[in-house]
Amino acid sequence: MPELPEVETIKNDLLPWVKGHRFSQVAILDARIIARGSVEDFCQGLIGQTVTALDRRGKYLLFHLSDNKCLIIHLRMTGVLLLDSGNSGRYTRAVFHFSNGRRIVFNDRRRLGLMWLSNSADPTISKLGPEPLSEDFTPEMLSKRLANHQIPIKAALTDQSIIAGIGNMYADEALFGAGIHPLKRANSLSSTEIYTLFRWIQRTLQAAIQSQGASVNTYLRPDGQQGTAHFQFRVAHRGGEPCSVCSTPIERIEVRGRGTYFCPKCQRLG
DNA sequence: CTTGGGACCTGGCTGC
DNA sequence: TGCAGCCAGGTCCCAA
Repeated sequence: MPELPEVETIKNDLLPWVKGHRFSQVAILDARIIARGSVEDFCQGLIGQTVTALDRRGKYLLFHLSDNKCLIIHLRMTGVLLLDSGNSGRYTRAVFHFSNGRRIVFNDRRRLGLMWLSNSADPTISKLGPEPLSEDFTPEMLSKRLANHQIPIKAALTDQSIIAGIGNMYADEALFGAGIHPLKRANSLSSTEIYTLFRWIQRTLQAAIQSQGASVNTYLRPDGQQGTAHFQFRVAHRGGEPCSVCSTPIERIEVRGRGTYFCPKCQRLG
């Protein structure tokens, strides 16, 4: 399930293969993958365009094009982008051919992934909260953005309009590192807790990027390799296992309909 | 405005 | 061995 570190890894891996190269052909095998506009307009708008830059915003991948338009891709749960994959598989939804002979295959088992052609001021992208690893993201900014929300902190961290890029796994990991209970109200954190959480958000995401993402489900890097970030997980998907700090069994609860893992001793509510 | 719940999607797992 | 039913979670939509 691609979150910020996974999309960042994909961006870094794809960059040398697409930057400066031209889309020569585009095949859409499942029309549902196109979120806006027609399949025909999508293909026509892409063919002949050169990729001038590759970027990431939250969990979105942005291919900047020579006509100042932008190809936006979201992989959702099970989407993968594979370089030079062999034959199109059962789950192939789209294939991008480039002028250098390379191709990118978009596979997606659950058909939740989406893409569309936009300009640089896309409404979906502009609604996103700040990038947690950017230089202007500060504990003060985090505090301000949490201030008018009394939802559980776990839900606030995965709300893309509050902070961009954090999903279910990394929210659990950051909260464990900071020793904060996932059900604690977002606007009830002390300034010390805010600062600690800020540090752990950055540390967790940076460590996961170093490990090229977490392959807990179907995530693969464009060359087909797995990431290794999940080996460092201390609570995510570790229900019942002993806490690495205090040996208390990791608990699983549901927060806003999402599986949430935490240590009931290291992360107290009261 | 915020909040919470449901919908979407489908392979894999569990239990009978 | 077959199969029903549940689970995974990112995002959108709608009602309160």
